Amino acid sequence: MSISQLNESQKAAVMYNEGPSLVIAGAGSGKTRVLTYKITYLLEVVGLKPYQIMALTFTNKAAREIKERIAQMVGPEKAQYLAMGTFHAQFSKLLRTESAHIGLPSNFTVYDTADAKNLIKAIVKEMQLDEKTYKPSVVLSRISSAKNKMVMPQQYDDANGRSLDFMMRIPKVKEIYTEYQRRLKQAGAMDFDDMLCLTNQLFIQHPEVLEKYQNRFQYILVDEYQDTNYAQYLLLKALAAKHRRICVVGDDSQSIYAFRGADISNILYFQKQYPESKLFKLEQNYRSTKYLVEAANSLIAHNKGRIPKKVFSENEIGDPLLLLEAYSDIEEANMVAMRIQSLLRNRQEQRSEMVVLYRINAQSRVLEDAFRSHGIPYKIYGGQSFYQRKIIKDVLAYLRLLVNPADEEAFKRCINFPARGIGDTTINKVKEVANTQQVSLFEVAANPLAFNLSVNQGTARKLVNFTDSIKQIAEGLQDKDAYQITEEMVQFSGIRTMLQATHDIESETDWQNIEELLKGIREYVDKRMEEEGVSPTLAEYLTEVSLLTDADTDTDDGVERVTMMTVHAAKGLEYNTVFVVGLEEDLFPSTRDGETTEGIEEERRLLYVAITRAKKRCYLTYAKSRFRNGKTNYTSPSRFIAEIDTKCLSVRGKQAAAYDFTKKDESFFTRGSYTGNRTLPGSIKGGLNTMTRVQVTPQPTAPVASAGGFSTVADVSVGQRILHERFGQGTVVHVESSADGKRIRVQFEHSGERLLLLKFAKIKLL
DNA sequence: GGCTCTAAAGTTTTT
DNA sequence: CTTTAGAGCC
Repeated sequence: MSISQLNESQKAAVMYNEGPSLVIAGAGSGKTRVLTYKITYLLEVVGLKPYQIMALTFTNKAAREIKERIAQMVGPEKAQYLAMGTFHAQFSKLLRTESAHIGLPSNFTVYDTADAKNLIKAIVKEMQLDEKTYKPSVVLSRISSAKNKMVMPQQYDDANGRSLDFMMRIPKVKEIYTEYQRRLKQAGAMDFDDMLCLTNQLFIQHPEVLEKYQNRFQYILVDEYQDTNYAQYLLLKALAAKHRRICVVGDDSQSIYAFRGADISNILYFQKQYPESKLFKLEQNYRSTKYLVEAANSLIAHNKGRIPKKVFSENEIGDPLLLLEAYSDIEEANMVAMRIQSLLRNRQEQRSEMVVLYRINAQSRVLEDAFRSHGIPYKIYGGQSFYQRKIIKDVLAYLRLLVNPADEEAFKRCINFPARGIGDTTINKVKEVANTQQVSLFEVAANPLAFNLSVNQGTARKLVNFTDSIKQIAEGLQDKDAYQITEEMVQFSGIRTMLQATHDIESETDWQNIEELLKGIREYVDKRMEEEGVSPTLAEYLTEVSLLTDADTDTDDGVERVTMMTVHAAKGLEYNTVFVVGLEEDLFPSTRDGETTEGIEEERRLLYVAITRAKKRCYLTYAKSRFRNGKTNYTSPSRFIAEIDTKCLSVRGKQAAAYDFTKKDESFFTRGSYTGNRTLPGSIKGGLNTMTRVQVTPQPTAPVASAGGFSTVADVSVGQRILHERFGQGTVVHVESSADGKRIRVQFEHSGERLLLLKFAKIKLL
């Protein structure tokens, strides 16, 4: 490992490992590099084992990238044992192993936001509350913010957020919250917030479990610490309490998730929390030109209460930001398209190095139109992901039901899809009995007589037929892999017949999507099989899918494309050329956040993030009128434009003033200044390789593995000590024959008990 | 119980 | 403008 590639402050941050440390990493200051080297250093110099290191990131993508880079330095066989991933992914894994302690089955399912809202909606209805007042999204956000603060239903009182409910005229949130939790439990399910919340509860109620993980994780690293919430803070506090070896990396200027419960005070008060902690500041920006860094600095200077730091660049001076004004959103989009074409024509830039950033997804539409008519290939991140599509959710609901029949939301989705004559009336009856008896809907539906369900014989038969077929497919879970099960299920459920019977375009695309899903599952299964010699369970697959984000799926069809996404989605990324569009009041900053100073500060940080994505060029645009919610509104330019140092901002070809970067190079503004805004030649239409929306295909995200002295073996016997390339050391406790050859059960020291197929398992005999 | 038509409402940002 | 939800009809 060549630590000489680091600068002094980076080096210091990497090499200090005796106690807690806070690394304040300015934008583009090589934060990922520090994390990568630090983990490598811990492995190679400090001598920690991979599984003793927990590294938490904000996105799956970040985890994967860092892991890959570490793998390049220490080899994949070590890198893959690292406990690395998002908070949610890591702690859901932990909860699956420890689920017995918290009264949940290990096959619990994860409710996504849509499931959670549906459940809330059902509860509101059952409680006979006004559905207009108690909007599921509002209630869920109240519950979510309570959970982020670790406030359980019993503690949910005036001091803990309930007074706000009264102000909002939704006083019954507490009751809904209580019932919501009961129903989740009844369904053997948890929502996103529970993954953190329940882990905290587990640690509080079972100190011995906490201790186990405290002992295991000798070192904890956290990326993007500025975006952690209180529940995450508590988890880290608990886990690090024993060794106090925790390193958090972040940038208070890039905290943009307060709306989701992120608490910037976590990073601001870290030093008070750990008085013995060391502070490291990474202030040199290696990414951007001087103009870009100065522009970003001048903007963020308007925020109060920041951790003092001075981000600077030793790169080229570059060009000032260019501000462009348009009459309408349509003209704005065309201006961006023309700028892009001009950059391409002049060979200044390639498409893959350009990105258009906007505040809200809805802004992408006009841009898409413009790009299409100009023949610019593009791709969009965000919006509806593959797994959110109705048909895919329906298919996944069946899979969930197979894994966990108690899953209420999955049950409600499946029971009458495809239509089998079981309507709302029946479902409500089933639900009522289930709730009074405190059992799952599935159980009631499977035994209508035993539960005295007041339905006629025909309906009872339909219910039992349905549950029977689910049970029957579920029997296959033992010896079939996720792919086979899904295929069988699509057939058995009647989904396939239903789609193929109708010959409209919708059914056609639905079927294509299902095939796409099947393909994704096949790849996921094969990959895991190849790497671990063990077929992943359906439950594992489902958890993985539920935690996937759009940012995690990246299709590469070889066509170079300009990228479009929200500013939030761009966090952590970099491009040569960045367009930030829609810099208008009530859009950026958004209406909702425009009312409070904290809101404005968050929006300002958001723009800071946007500008600092750029390596070479940044364009800021706004329109004087914008079409929104079916109406054209007149808009005024964002207040943030005026906050950027005029010396860094060029308006329509005229630079406002020369900028003195403290010395020398007087010639810098004679070059690189922008020419006027002349209209570019007409659009090139048709014939080019344009595309509307990149089809997001499911992508297995299992880590890349490779062998290192591991191989498959012909035979083993019970009691044999083995070393598995992923799971580490273990003892064979059982050997049996199956259709796929011999199957062995191994008790691993650090990975629990696993079932492996002998012909695939890459192991060493000890 | 299922389908179709009409009306209303909605647009941050995401694990 | 688009999408979803509800009412009413078959």
